Amino acid sequence: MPSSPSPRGRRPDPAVDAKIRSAVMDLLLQRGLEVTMDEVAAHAGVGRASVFRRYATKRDMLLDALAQMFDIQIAIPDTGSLTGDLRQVVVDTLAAWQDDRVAALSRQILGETGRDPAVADLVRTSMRDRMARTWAVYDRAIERGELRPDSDLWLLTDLFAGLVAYRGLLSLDLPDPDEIVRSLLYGFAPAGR
Amino acid sequence: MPSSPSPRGRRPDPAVDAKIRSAVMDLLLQRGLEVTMDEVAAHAGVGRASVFRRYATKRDMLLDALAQMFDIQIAIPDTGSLTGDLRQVVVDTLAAWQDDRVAALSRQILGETGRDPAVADLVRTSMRDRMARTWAVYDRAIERGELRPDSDLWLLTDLFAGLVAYRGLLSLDLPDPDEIVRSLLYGFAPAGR
DNA sequence: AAGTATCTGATACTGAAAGTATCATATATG
DNA sequence: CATATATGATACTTTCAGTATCAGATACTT
Repeated sequence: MPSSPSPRGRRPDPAVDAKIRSAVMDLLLQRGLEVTMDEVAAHAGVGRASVFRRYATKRDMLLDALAQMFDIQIAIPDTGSLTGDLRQVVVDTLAAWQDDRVAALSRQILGETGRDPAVADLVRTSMRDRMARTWAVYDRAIERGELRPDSDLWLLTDLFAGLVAYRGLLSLDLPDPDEIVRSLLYGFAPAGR
Repeated sequence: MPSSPSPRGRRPDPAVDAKIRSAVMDLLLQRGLEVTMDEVAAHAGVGRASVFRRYATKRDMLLDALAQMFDIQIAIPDTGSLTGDLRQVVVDTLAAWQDDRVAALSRQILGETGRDPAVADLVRTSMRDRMARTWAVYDRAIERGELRPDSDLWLLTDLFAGLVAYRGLLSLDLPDPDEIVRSLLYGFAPAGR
């Protein structure tokens, strides 16, 4: 089958695409998910109809923007020890939540997962991808004997992600990175078991 | 100052109060937070105005309903060991999330937390109260030497609450209760540290 | 008993915002 | 040149929260 049925009339203007995309990103960071389509069009300097020609619904527009946002690479630490690597991940994550705008938007996105399964899908997939990319850290740790080989790594990562999400959503302070790492690796029972 | 300035006209009908309250609870479980005020009035068999006379905004109405929901007592286990007590808490919590309607509503409430600070306040306060009520479990455990005396108990409880909230929001399966308890108490490092 | 304030259900109105429709104009294919 | 689609502008439709008004009911005050 022919891949391009040869488009007939005037082609969509890529400049308009770009203007809309960047307006959405801008407004998302400025004012969170509660943005009106008129605002987007106005901020992009573009006709309202052109926005709706690209996205059938506001939800589609936001999903596209969120997918972009999650599509940023994350650094994989290699400090030589699991404690060091984990600490790095924790510190980086906590640092991101320090930015008020990032924190506010993260809260809203997490919140949206509770109402829209498609957002939940997006977040779930993105988080899993991201975490799977740090698997190297755990592989090395198991080789070095710093991690039980039978560890449920998803549980490990989700305990941390969950803590951040939960406290973030409720605007509770996050504890010291070392405290977190220690709890995850050694638990709350007294030393020596 | 006089406590009651003596109300003049017709008094609000307690029966109407009750009908509205129960209609809200009903609809919340049936259809989640996305309920219209007309539906509430209709389902309660009550005039629309009577709803707005009691709650200035829909938000107020929902906050009142949520406060009621959180105001249910939770059993405090005392099995004789921290492992047993914790396991009980975990099992009970996971059981609640098994009910699809409870899960869906919990997701939505957690989600609302990301958009409305008042909801976040309510949830935070309720969760803290509830968890503080289980403090006895940890006091006993510390006495028995099953828990480090310097433990950050909020971190312990929030690691668990966070895991449930995070996986619940994203509709991910929760692990085996024993697995959770073991991770919290002993961590992911190999035995013997 | 009279007077007045407030509740009650019913109904209509206002305003915001998503989504649809239409139009004149611009730009691309054939 | 003919046709098809994009563009911005503008107006319309629908849904829903919140407001306003009304006639009738109820309870307090004098």
